[in-house]
Amino acid sequence: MANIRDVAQRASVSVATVSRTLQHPDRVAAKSREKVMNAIAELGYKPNLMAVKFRSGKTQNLVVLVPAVSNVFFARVISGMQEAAAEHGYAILLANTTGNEDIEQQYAKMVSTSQADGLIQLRANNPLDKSLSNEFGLLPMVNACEVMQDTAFPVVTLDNRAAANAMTTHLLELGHRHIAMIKGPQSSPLTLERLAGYRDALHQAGLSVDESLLFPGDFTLSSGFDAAQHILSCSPRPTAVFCENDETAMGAMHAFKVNGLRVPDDISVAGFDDIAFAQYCDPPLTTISQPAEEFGRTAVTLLLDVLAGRIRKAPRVIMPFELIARASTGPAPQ
Amino acid sequence: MANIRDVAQRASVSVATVSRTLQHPDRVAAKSREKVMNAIAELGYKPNLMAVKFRSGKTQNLVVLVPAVSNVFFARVISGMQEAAAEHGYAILLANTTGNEDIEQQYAKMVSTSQADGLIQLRANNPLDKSLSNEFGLLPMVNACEVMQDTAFPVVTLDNRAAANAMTTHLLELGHRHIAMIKGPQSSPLTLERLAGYRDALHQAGLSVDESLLFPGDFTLSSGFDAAQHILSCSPRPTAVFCENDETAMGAMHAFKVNGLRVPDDISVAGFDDIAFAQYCDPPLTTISQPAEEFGRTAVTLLLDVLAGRIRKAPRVIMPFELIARASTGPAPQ
DNA sequence: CGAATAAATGTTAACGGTTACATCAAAATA
DNA sequence: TATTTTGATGTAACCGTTAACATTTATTCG
Repeated sequence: MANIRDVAQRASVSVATVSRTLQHPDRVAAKSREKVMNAIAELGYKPNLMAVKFRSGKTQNLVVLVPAVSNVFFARVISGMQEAAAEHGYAILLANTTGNEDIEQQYAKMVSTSQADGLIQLRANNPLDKSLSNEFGLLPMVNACEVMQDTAFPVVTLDNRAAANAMTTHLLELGHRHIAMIKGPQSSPLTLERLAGYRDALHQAGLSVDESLLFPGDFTLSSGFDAAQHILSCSPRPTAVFCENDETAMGAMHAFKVNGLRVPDDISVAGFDDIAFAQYCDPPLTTISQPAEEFGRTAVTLLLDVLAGRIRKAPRVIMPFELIARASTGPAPQ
Repeated sequence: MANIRDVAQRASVSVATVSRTLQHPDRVAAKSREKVMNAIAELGYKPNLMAVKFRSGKTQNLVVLVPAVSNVFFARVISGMQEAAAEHGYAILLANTTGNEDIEQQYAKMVSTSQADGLIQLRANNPLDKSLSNEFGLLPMVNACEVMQDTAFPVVTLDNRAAANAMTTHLLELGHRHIAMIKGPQSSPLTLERLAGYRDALHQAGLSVDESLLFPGDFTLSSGFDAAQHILSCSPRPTAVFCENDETAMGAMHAFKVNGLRVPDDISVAGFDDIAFAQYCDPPLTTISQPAEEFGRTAVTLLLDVLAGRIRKAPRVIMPFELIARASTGPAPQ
């Protein structure tokens, strides 16, 4: 590959003039500029950006840790990030962590090893966060979607508690009194928040929480399917199920139908996220809509603010949610 | 940030010894090694990998161009890539191109500007391919999933024509004679291949192709929904629809149900890809299963072979497919 | 014990850009 | 014309690491 010295030689100028032609064209005479441009074209010269980044200490890369790129909601968030990053000349290095801490660490290290300028985490992860602080303070990181309660990092999130409360209240208003819940991954703060919202709503309605109606799940279709099987054997059988995401809800809905129940006549099902499939399943899913792409855009913007030193105190950006009532929820059966 | 010279000074050795301690520990005396390791720990030294990569000319990065990360099939392919790449110490730089050629070019340039070692394209794209050849030959690139017919690049693909033939034959065997098809994006070779397979099957059965039964689509749920509306107004109405991917099929199925048709009693629907949702929708979708993760793994392996110069002639790896018959297809109504 | 050999360590030049500073020529001013 | 100012260009140091080569130190053997 031709380098800047080859170009300089061919154009009979110094390397500085070549560099200036590319960086500050106005600081070089028109005829030198032309000679340089010709030489560049003739040699097919492309600056080695690795060298530029090394020299400048800025990589223009952002690492994004995603628990599962196959999660449709995350996929939308990533799209938003990619857009916002591209607008500012940054590239996204995507890490599909699958919850694996080794992978998380491997990619998180890209920041401390100067391969990336900053980090966005789509999942609250305490151990990782701890190891990311050093004597100079915290690494440039933003925590999005699923966030930690007390973190020094900027955060962009949803009021999951309020959203879960709204959905549970929706079910209560439809007359449901036995509302099961299929939770998200154990350790996740997001799960706890949504669970808290569910409890809040029941308490506000003067009802107590039946702990036996809380079922474990992990955001996958199959975990929703499995949890639903357990729900079917409850007695009395719940008349509604609130799932912590849409995949789980669709898995559960399928299990109910396989077992001969009608949704929502026999049992109502509600989800969370409003993925594209939610409005195309049968029946269309009542769910909470989140501005996924906007989440991504905001997270990137926030991180760039951090990198530019434009932020003094870590902000918490709360994105709006909307309850989308579709056909999967209906009045409680008599 | 502490650099290698700081460590050398602190350990009272030369930079070479520090470097050797990290690269070839066996070539340095045990007691020096210990001094160095202590100094590294005390200073919290982390090698600047940007410098390493610049020096070595190897970035250990692979760029992957994906039309849409939100496509569930692609998400699985990406997972496979990430795994295989990580095993070999490579990172994936993911580009969500959304079919935008500027974005494709931007990311593809990362190879020629030494920011990445190689490129994987999940979509056949002739214009891009053309610009990727230079006087030294072709860029290190692998074309996966959707591939060009006559390309000099290694390719990992499916026999889409045979798979579409198999699915169409399946529908023919169920007695269907009016089989509509919802196609993929216009320009895509994959669309043409699957269409060819559909034609083959009809011809083999001694039937002619009714061009009015071919409907445009773009792999999204909504395009399937829209196409289905048109299918409903055909007369006679087709008794089966073969969709070029599962999202399209699910969108179409939803449209049929909204319009009071029963699947498969009134109309059969078949998809392609076997995404997770396919077995959890109602009715579960008959589709073609592709080893998505294996696609990703293979593409990465192939690219690493290219980079290592282990490949003489561009191979075409054909992955196996399987027809998964579920409940969305049934005998043709009388 | 001294020479030959092996092992450990040090010195330094790359890698490909950017940019502060030096230099030089031309234009402007006295 | 001599002097200053301005603009264009060149020289070389620097970013952090690696590794070829030089040098020193330890070990083996005659």
